[in-house]
Amino acid sequence: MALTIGQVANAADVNIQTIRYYERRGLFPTPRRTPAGYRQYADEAVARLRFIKHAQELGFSLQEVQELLALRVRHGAACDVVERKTRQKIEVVQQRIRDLQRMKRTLERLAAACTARRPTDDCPILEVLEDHDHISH
Amino acid sequence: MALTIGQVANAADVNIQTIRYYERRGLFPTPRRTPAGYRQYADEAVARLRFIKHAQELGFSLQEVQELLALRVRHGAACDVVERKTRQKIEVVQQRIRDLQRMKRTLERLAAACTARRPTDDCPILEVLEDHDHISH
DNA sequence: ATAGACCTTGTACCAGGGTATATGGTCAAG
DNA sequence: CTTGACCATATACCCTGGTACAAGGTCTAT
Repeated sequence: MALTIGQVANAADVNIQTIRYYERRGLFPTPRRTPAGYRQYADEAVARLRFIKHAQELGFSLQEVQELLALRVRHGAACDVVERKTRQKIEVVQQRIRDLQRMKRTLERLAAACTARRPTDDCPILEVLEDHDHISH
Repeated sequence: MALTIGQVANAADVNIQTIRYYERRGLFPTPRRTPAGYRQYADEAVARLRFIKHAQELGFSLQEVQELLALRVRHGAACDVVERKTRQKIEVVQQRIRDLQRMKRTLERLAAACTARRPTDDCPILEVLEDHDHISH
């Protein structure tokens, strides 16, 4: 049931060094060790790695990923804190979605202009993208 | 009408060094120079910088931004190439949006569990996020 | 008991995306 | 005609997120 670091790395398709790096960074809990000092992981570790990688692809920094991972629902006390943090994250994600949608619309307009092949000889993306200038952040 | 590098940097709120760096990287065309060697920019340069910054925030690398900027509608010939690349970018953006929406829903579930005071005691975000494991890329 | 594949720590290096600093030229105002 | 705010190049440094390498311990199979 316990996995070695190599097995975890392999299953999640990341470098062994990366796992140790995450451990140093605090994204990974320090695992139990065998008497010989080998790290021992549960299957959960693989899911955690995949989650980290996935969140990174979505543009979250390791710091942000760490905060995401810290969100857990536990008994009473810290519950409202967690909820507040979670809702903040939702806002961040929502804003990112909006920005990407705007970017997508812009790209679509570009593609459309291209299809219509107006011989507007000198029509750089820049012109099409002009409304990126007044994006709210 | 011609702007100095400092004016451009100021207007787009980036470091002067960054503009020169982009020039070296090929993201910025080499500008005309005054007899004294000062770079001269048109207003367009500011829009270009803002576009770069924005695209970066959306998770595009400078390499990708460069590709985006290279997508220009020129006289006929390259037009379908441009369109194809643009549609590829749209696909990437679309997938990213879908993934973020999934993440958002997950976070919303987490927040809801929190509100309901359903203290799923030892429920790390990983469990909640289980469906991240089989995302298609 | 020895090879080979694994694990350990430590240190060093890499790429991407800048930012800072040193040294010197330019230009407008007083 | 000098001072301050700009510009130029060149070089060095910074942070993030890893990856590689060295020196050595462990474990399994033969």
